[in-house]
Amino acid sequence: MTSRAVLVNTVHMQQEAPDTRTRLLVHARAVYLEGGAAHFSLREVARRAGISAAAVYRHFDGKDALLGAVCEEGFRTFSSYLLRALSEQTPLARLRAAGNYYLTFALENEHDYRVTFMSLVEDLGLAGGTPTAPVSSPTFQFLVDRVRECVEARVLAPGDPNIIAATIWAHVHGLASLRLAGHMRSVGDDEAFRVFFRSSVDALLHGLAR
Amino acid sequence: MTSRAVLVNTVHMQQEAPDTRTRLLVHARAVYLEGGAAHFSLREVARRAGISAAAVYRHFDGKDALLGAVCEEGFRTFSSYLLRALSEQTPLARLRAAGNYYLTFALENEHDYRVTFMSLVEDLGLAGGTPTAPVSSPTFQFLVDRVRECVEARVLAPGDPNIIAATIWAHVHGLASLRLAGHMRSVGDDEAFRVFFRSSVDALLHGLAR
DNA sequence: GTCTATAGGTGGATAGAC
DNA sequence: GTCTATCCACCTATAGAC
Repeated sequence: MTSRAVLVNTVHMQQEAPDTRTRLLVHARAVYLEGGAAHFSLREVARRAGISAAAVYRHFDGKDALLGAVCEEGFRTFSSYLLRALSEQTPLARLRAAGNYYLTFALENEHDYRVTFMSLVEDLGLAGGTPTAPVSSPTFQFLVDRVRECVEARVLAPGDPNIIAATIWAHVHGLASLRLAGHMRSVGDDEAFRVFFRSSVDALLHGLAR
Repeated sequence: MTSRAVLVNTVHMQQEAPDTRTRLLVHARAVYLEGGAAHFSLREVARRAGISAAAVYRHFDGKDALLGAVCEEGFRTFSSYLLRALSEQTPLARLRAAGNYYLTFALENEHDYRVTFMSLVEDLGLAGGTPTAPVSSPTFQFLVDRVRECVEARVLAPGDPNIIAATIWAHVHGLASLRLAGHMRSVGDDEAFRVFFRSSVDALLHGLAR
């Protein structure tokens, strides 16, 4: 219904004060990052933005719409992490890099990761106006493509790229989510965990190679 | 503070009406299973048990203590699933069975699984009186033992059983949790997913075999 | 667009009578 | 032990004045 705001600031080169809708979005993201979706409160967002709770309804259809807008943002961020893997030179290097950037996203955007991949798909859909359908469709396809080129290059054994990709995704997600939940503290700090992560993924890829 | 109630019913062979504390626990579990920890409400539990919210405080120290008692129960249930794997005859069969029962527990006890392995460790600790410390310690040790005997039997390559077990756990958890979150619907129904699960785990074990 | 005021709901926890 | 009554906190959402 209201989607003009984001473009406004790019029209003039001048630095303008962000409009209320944008400010709401910024504070909404902050609230969301601090407490996750469960503790997300429209009133708290309004408080920080310096307006009344009622005024928020002029910019968003309600709490769910506001939260939905924030989630969309997190989803776009996730894609940007994955895409970095394309700068690698070989299919296998791109696949492994995708895994590493996946972990990087999870560690650097805990709440985003938590809501995107650790909550029920249904709880995400009912939020924004954009029907993101199967949450990971576009990004999962990215992984499928990385797998396919590995199969074609004979560095992975033949098989349905979708099935192989699902296996790899589960492994990578399992490591990342257990880490975020606090179940992998014994491994050490994030850097130590990254080392473990890489060797763990390599073990799986070795099993998938033949 | 009050831990006598559970034993009472075993003293007499007679069937007795469960005492209030036990009834609270039963209803608390129901509320918890329906909405998870996030929507867990002391008032709702009292409502179902047919007593006032205030009366609950005679049996538990408050909401967190009540929720904690429920979580402990779920944790014991989880252990009972894993232990079934011991009836298998070979180390490798026991390891694979442990994985399969792990998935069975997750599919049959969604909320329990969700709270035990998909929420922050901290959120669990502050609940009951029992300090369950590293949530999975005893059961993770079970997996470590299954791995160790596989290493000794030469069906897995040499290595630190704790590290290998963590890799396997992550893989199994990744599959289970993505399934519960709804990200693996394309695989089909639960039975189809079990098939995929087994082949996925086997691929990892193959990679860990050498 | 923003405000205040308000309606109506959730929840946790306590005091004091019985 | 259990109740009622109460207090307090939080929340979503709407109505109507400015």
